[in-house]
Amino acid sequence: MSVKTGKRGRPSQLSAERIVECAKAMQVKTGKIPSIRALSAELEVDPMAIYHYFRNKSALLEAVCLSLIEAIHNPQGEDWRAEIVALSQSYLTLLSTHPGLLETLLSMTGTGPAQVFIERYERALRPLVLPQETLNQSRDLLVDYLHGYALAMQGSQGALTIELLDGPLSFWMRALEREAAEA
Amino acid sequence: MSVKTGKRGRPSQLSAERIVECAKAMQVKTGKIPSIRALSAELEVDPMAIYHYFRNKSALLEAVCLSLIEAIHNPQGEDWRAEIVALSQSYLTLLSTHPGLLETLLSMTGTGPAQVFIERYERALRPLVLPQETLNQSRDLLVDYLHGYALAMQGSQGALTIELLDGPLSFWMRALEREAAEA
DNA sequence: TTTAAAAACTCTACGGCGTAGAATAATTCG
DNA sequence: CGAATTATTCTACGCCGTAGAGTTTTTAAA
Repeated sequence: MSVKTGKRGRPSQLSAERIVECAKAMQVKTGKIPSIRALSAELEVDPMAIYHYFRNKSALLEAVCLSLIEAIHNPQGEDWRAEIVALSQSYLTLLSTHPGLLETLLSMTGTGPAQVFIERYERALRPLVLPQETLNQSRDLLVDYLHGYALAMQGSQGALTIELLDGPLSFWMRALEREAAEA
Repeated sequence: MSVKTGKRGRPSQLSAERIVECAKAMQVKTGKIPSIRALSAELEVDPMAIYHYFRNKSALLEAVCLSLIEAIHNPQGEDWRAEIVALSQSYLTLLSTHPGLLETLLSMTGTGPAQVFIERYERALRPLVLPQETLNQSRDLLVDYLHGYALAMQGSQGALTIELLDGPLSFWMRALEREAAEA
């Protein structure tokens, strides 16, 4: 945690980044979150060394989550459908590539991936004129749908694919479109 | 597991039902799934006794899930909106009353709560004339939304309520209504 | 009445987990 | 050289699920 960057003291072979990257790599490779012991073995270090950089395992997992944010599509254009599809797909890909992080992600209070998704969702829908309430309702529906589907994907190993997002998502977009047409 | 009901052998103080009921009660009380050790302590029995009735812990949790099915609303009427609301609310209540069972539930292949929800969903929407594809899309959207929201509820301890289901659900129902009007 | 079979349950133990707390190692500054 | 500072390791505790062998309690056959 509080790692001083001054030159005094024993030099470090480890770093928060190295730990996070290693944890991420192991998770992608094995499909599940590594134990602290397995992680430290991979880093060729004592398990307790991890705790010099992270308060506890949960703090480490939050750091992993934060490092994933950059993989979320950042909408810039005015084609809201295309942006929503790209946004949803990138988010779902992220979630399904890193199973087991969902709980951590949802318990994060600050600027986690979920929060970032919501911000970019709102940016993507800027071209649409809609009452705030409708915007909120559709947002909650979409966000929690994605979380739920990601959970289902990790439950039924491999049977579900990212492509199956398309159907429900197009239903959702039609709905939004009609709401906009009415306003 | 394979519990013979014949009269031979030592009589049993335990039963699969008693174990399941106790596990359920402890889970509702503490908000999390009990360990086998804690469960067996409550039952005043050796931990390994549980394994006479269940192959492993996961099988026990599946049994708990099965016992929850009866709490799911069973639509009989023709007012599809009312039925969907009741169905969704009962399902979400179930999920939020029994946190930690979501993963088990989603990994169940046979007739689990999720499967039953889907059957009753289809029954509820019988009055509506809709293409099968639309029916599937909206179903997946709703089911996974509910799972995602349940997960969010258990993540952010107590901050989210069942009432917050109303907004997204009404958006979803408006969408379905418009799809039906168009057909 | 003894005995064997059967069923229900207990005992002991293993290997895993997260992590607390004390000890040690390696560096820099006075 | 010694003291301070930082990084890392060592040892140990209390959880967890559960394998495998042993024990208790019953019924049915000999």
